[in-house]
Amino acid sequence: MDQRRVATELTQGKEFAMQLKIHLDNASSSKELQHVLINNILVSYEKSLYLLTTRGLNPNASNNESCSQAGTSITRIGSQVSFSESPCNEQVNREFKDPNHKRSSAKRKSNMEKWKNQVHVKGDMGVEEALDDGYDWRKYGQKDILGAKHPRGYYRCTYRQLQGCLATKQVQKLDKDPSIFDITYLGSHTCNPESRSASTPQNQSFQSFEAIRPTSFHFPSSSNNLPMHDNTFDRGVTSRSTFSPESELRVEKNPRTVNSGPALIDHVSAETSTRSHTVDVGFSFDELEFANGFNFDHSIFYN
DNA sequence: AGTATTTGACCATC
DNA sequence: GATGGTCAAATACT
Repeated sequence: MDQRRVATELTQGKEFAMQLKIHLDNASSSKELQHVLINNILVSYEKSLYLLTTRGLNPNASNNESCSQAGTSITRIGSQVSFSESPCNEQVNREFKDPNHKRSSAKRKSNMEKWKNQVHVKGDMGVEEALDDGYDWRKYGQKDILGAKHPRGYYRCTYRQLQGCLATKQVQKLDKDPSIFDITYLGSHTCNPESRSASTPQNQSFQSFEAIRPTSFHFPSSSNNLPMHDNTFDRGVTSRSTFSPESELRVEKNPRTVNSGPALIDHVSAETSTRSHTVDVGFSFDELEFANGFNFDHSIFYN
């Protein structure tokens, strides 16, 4: 199945490149959008390379395997992607199991793998689908950040309890452009799709993530004259997460929603609470167990 | 009733 | 003391 994922990633990368080409020819195209597209192209290649080099297209490749190859399995592309050493998940798991670690701090997490993604939104699709990266997240906090107009939302993997998955992410709107979301991922997922499906009764109808994973990826048309096939995403599933003016970010995931289609899609998108238009980019770290230490610093794009 | 989200409080770090 | 990250009780939702 990884082979198919590689093909999907490369196809996405090609789509992003096509969009970028159009935007580059368009004098009125925003720089930020171009950066987001470049970012997504790079990520698509990173994911493909990761699948090829680290996992070797081996569907049985495990997280431990990634751990043993920490910092060495991803080929650096250009100067935009940086990698750093980081501890194996074993360390993270020890922390999880240790009752004395009831409260983890930002400092302790600093050793976890960390990478960022910025999602530019222009979509009329629900916010629920928007920040969906293929994983099930549960919001556990929100905080006003000094100097930031919008609060930061804190999410952890839904399967933290069941599988001890310590992956977390932080989502925050950019001050300068509320249609762009800064997403910081901390730690890689140690849960896996199969187990996830089996872990919760409501997910038992999903025997295989790959079976429902869309193979084609249609970009919706938008005001940016993107080369879209149609106005829909070819996806059979959806999760729900919505932004509301009151809470800024609200993620809804309930058994019924999951039952009608889990959050196992192949892109990230978002929408603002005040505008409603179609997403123009997609990206996710879905199913991507980056080697520990992978640090994708997108800030370089926004100097 | 079970599950997810909200939000004030707590804790670690700087 | 200020700040960011997390906890957990209260609340909302399905």
